[in-house]
Amino acid sequence: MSLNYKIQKKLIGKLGRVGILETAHGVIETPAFVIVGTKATVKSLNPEQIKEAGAQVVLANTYHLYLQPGDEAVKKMGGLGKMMNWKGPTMTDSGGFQVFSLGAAYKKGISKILHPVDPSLMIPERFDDSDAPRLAKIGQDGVSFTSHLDGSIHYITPEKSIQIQHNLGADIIFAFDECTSPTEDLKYQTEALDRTHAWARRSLEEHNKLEGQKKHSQVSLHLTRTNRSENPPKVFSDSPQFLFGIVQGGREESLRKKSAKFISGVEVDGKGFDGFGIGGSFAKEDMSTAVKWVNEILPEDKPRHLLGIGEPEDLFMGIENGVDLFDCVLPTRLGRNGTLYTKTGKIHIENVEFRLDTNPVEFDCQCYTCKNYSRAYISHLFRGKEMLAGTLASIHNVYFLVNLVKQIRQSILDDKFEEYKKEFLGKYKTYEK
RNA sequence: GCGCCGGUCGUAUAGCGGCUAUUACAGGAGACUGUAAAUCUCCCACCCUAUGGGUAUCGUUGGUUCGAGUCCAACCCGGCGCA
Repeated sequence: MSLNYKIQKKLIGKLGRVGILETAHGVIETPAFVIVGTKATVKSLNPEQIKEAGAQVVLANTYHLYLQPGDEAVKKMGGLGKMMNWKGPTMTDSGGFQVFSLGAAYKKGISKILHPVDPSLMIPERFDDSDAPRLAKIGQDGVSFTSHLDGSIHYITPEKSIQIQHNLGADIIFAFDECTSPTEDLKYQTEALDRTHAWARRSLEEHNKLEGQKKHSQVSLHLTRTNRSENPPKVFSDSPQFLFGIVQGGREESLRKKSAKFISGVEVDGKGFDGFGIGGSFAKEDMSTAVKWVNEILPEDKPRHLLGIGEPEDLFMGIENGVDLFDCVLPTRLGRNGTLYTKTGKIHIENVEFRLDTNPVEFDCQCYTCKNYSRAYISHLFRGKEMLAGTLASIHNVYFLVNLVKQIRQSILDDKFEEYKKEFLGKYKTYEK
């Protein structure tokens, strides 16, 4: 069984395209902004609110759900989507990002995007900080994690990650990879890439094996059903799952291209990946070139997901360079922390200028928050530390980014991508200082 | 009127003779990109030629001391009790 992805229209002269991706739990119109729900919940939003904000698909996290409540528990509750009452498509990240965030980046203030203000981190040669405290340590064939919840040790291999993801039961799952820090030197990036490639093959192997078993179990379920028709078995977590391989390689052109070739070419028993993730922690200026290098090589007929990326300017960049899926924590994290997206840039709703501002966050925004509440009220909720603050702010931010990608998609269908890009980015002020 | 207790940043506090007056909240601003995040950082007496420098300040005024928010006295204000 292969993942059904159809291209509807291409962006002339660029790598961009508009398409449709079919999963067992519904269709994803691409390009699409995937909403992050790490622990099987989009923080502060219930599924009705996620849907009303326009989100099509939710991405949860393998490592976090493995630790709590445990993948077996999720399976027992009917799988990720059933458990969290999200009826649409779901995805799970493999835990590869935690190799970075709990490893090399642990307690260092380094994150997914390396800002140009801290060039001190871009030292030419990798300093030896293997003694630095970290919760993830890379071993020969997997990663040793120290649980941030109770200090227990867990060794995650590619096979283990895939097994967990099959128990979680998301429609689209990811190969176990190592997200590297942009501060690593070429030697380390090369070693890490070899590791990620070896892990990709092993992930694929395990996935193919488990998918094969699943078909058998579906047949047997079917047989049972004919015998005892009054109690149909739950087949939810037995729906087909599709595996995306992840391209890494840091900022190095040769490594990125090598990775794109390897990941798109690797096969186990004649079967390769159903789609691709593009991973890594970037310096902002490296991102567009890296995406372009990779997407020029990846097969056109399979979907591509730019992992963890999310600012408006990044979405335009990604889409015109052939990205179909984005996911990012920004709308919900910024929302909870009082920052709201507007067409002219981000605002801090707690700032004194909004305290008595009875306008909506944005006049022409169709989200639930903007249709019903004022800036002053939301500012008040944040100042009062009320729970509804994060909810209303997240609803707006999710709507803003999801809708932005939908608008970009429509602009491609209408042959107006360049105009729309120019119009939007002309008004939108990214933060500069 | 007498007695007791107390007056430290907007508020609440720490401080018990030793040099930079603590902490929290409130207030002001910022950060956040496959979520260890409803989190974190900075500012919050005044002045300046502002990655630094200067001057203040613990109700008021005196006093003791090398040195006082801290000890003493008087006064002012508040609370409680007794008349």
